[in-house]
Amino acid sequence: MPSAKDKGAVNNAHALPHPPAGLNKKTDRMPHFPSAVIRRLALYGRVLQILENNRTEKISSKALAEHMGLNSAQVRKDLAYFGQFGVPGYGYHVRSLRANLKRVLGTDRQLRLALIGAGNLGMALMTYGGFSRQGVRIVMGFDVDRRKAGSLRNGIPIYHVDDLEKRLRRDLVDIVALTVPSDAAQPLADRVGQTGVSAILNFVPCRLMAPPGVRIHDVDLTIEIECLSFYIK
Amino acid sequence: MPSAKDKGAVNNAHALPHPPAGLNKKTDRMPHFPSAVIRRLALYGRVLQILENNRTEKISSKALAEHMGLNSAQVRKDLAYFGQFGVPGYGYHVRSLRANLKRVLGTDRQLRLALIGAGNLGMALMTYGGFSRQGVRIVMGFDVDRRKAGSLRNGIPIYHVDDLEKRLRRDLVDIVALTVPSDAAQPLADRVGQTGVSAILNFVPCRLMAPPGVRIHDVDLTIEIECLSFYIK
DNA sequence: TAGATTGTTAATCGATTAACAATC
DNA sequence: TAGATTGTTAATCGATTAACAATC
Repeated sequence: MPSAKDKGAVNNAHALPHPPAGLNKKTDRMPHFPSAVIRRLALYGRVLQILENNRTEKISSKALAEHMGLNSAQVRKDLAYFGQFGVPGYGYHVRSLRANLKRVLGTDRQLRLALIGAGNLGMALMTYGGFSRQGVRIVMGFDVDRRKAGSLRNGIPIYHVDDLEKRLRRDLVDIVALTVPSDAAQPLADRVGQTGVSAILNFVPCRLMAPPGVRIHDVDLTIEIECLSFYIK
Repeated sequence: MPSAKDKGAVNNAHALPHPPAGLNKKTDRMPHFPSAVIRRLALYGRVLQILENNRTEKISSKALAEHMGLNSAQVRKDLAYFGQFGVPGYGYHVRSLRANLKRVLGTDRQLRLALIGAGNLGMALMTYGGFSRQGVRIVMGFDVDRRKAGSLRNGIPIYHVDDLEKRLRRDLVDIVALTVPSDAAQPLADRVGQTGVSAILNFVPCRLMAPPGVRIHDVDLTIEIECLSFYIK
């Protein structure tokens, strides 16, 4: 019997990534939905939006699957996780399916987002229109630069990061997007954890420890680039 | 063009005892590697970089797995896809494993990237330092606005999009990042397909048809937001 | 009704994890 | 040598796909 002694030869530096914190797998009391299914739900939504714009009234799982490059059984199964949205012999009513998916994803209500870090990427996101189309409203930005504090960008107020907790709480922010230098990310994530914010969209290329009750979602361009690099070798 | 068409030969002294797993696919030509494995490779690289900065010389699959929140067998299996990088009874030499992974991913050479669309996101990416750290050099930008053409941004020349094909070919661009309005995306992707560019990093929230020989990689913020929305309901 | 298509169960496929001989 | 840890095969787990009774 291999008595694998847990003997970390690594001196644990503070900057090291870490196993994902907290709730995972089946320890959740909530039913677990594969994250791939959730992502496909969002993608179905995009196809349905186009169909609705085209005045298409109904669609079969087979046709929807073809639009997405999937198997029709997978489409039916994905949708059946969340309800019986189809009609046998008919298919799915585009408009109602779309509305149902919005409800399931929670994109039928508005989310309030704050940006921490008003550098280039942060500023770009403030003027980026794509969020508002998905029901996300950027309600404020933060920066360490006192010259930026007090100004507006695209109508969005920028505050000094000293006021972070106060402002996030007062304006009931749901999501924070982190666009700061790597060193600053973890302390800011910890502070965000004190405020009732539910999720962090992390653009910083480092792994963050999630404060309790906060979901962290990484958007890591450098990792994407590295994957691309492999395939174009 | 990156002439490096060479097989990913294992620079380890040991010969591969077996062809890498995944060979028995429909196309016997190139072995197929799960994209999840490729992504983890990039993430291992990040952990190894930190370890190397900390002067850590060796690491076991178990310790590496813990840093990533994975199973140690998975780490060994992921690495073994591409060669025998470890030493039984010892583990992996951090520096050489990191070098090997860079070679496998192709991040040991410089990639040349052009940005199409010098709007907010495009401009932000031009000043974003994260790419250069991963060996990606942004060599030019394009825009439809003739006032932007001819100018520099962060030392990067911006050309008019009329010159797209000419410039991409002349400067041997490897990757194009698309940060344009949705309507413009597909025609531009088609034009890019004529130039020898190997990959498109698509920031536009719509599904593009890949021109032959071009790999498209979507970075879709609105989909990310919708997934987040589901979990914070 | 006859044809079409759903929701769901069973079969298949692929990816993760456990186990262990090889070996440093 | 004795202990540790690899690479690899076998077992398990989960996700995709096929099949089909239900039903509009």
